[in-house]
Amino acid sequence: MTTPSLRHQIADRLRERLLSGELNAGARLPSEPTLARSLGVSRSSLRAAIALLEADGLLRRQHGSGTYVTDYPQLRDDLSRNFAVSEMIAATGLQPGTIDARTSMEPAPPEVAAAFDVPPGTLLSVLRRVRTASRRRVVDSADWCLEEVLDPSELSALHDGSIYASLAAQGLAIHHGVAKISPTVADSETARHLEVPVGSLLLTVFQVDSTVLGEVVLVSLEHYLADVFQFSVYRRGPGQGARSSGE
Amino acid sequence: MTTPSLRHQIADRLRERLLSGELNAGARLPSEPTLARSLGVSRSSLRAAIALLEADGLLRRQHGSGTYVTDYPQLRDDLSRNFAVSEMIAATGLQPGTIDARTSMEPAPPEVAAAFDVPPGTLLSVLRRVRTASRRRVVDSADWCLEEVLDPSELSALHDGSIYASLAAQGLAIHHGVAKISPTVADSETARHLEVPVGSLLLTVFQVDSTVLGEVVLVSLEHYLADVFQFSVYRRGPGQGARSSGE
DNA sequence: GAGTGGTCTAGACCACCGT
DNA sequence: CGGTGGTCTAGACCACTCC
Repeated sequence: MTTPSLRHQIADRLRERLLSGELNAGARLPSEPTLARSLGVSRSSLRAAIALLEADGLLRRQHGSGTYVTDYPQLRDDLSRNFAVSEMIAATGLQPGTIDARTSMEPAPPEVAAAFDVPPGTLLSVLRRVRTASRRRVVDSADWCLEEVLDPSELSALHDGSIYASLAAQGLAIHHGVAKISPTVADSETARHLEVPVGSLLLTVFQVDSTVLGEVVLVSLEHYLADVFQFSVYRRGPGQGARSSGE
Repeated sequence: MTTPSLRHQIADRLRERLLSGELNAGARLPSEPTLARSLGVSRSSLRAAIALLEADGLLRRQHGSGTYVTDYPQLRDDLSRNFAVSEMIAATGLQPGTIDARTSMEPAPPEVAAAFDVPPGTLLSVLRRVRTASRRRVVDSADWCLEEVLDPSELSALHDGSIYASLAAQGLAIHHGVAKISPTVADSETARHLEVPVGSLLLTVFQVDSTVLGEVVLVSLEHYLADVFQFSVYRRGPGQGARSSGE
């Protein structure tokens, strides 16, 4: 176990103090030089830690005035942060589950083949599942990956778990994904899987997941029941924007 | 005009070199000490600049190996970056326009009142518009704000423009917004505005925009025609995530 | 003007990747 | 092993806010 960097240790200490209520919402933190001295670290390291907490939305810095404890709750249903379907379900406060899991080798549909940059019709491993929230069927999903990455028998070994952990174990950790979102209505197959009428409102997410090197590892298509889920996105204001955190 | 910080100047110089093709996709940048020396800046400042470009998705750092030029195109339809409806329309390659703009004072619907933290029914300034993409009606929208911020006559002065610029001019620059996304079908009113059949598929975005202090300034409800728009979201991988950029 | 966060520097050492 | 990016420090000065 490698020891986390100092900034993360500091951030964790501060986070505890924030969440424990020692520092109430709206309260102003001690000044950076003061805090740094009292924690026995350099001001730079403290600032790096504060940057982490600010990125998490726990703190807000105001030039010339101070650093304040934010009083806004975290988004529990933030699309850009919650990756796994089970996390999305858990975020609604319900119990995630899986049923009707089936794996197979199937020819790749055009969009999936395009994402992997292989010829259409190439045989890929597929995992089809219905996800449940407190036993109600709420998400119909399919996951594709290359056979040499996960073959169907490996896929079936993790019906109930997340694919991500299994990929990470192979050194293929998912670094990011791009999700395309569109409103749809249930076709007969999805309607049957979810046990809802044909034409029911769905939110469909087509997602392409890649490693840090940009290699496409996993493609998924998820149909969410519209009346169960709430999706939020945090949008940064006009002007320049950043996607990931720096130092 | 205040001079931008050194990191931004460096970032701009590097960005030019990246976009001009002087450094091809996949190319490795000179090492940090080398680059810093050749630019005549400290390594820290250079790293801060690189962090900005990495956040923009132009560069990718790989510990122990080097810093590389990314070869992935920017998302043009990124929900977390494109704020204004007209930007979303422009991102599809079409010509944005506005018709049927009307302003009024109206009692706040419950969700809007909740966002502003005022009693339901409070009179608010409202701007209702239909947005067009190359003359086709594609978005039906409503924007609410407090009367003391923008009254109806001020609102009507900017039918064709963005509200954001006007708010910024009052010192109420929008810092961030939280959008809730849901699939819907057109009711009779929206169907009439967009000249589509009742029941047409829509993607509805309910957004609350705030200043850096967290004051709610603008609330909007936008109905996008599902078959015209493609929305993408960049999702960071499992593990820790950050929302905004630090140093 | 006093105090706050924001930027920049110079130098050191560490963790990781490749050969 | 050498070279890369990652972390940390100490100190200086700047820009902004508030009294």
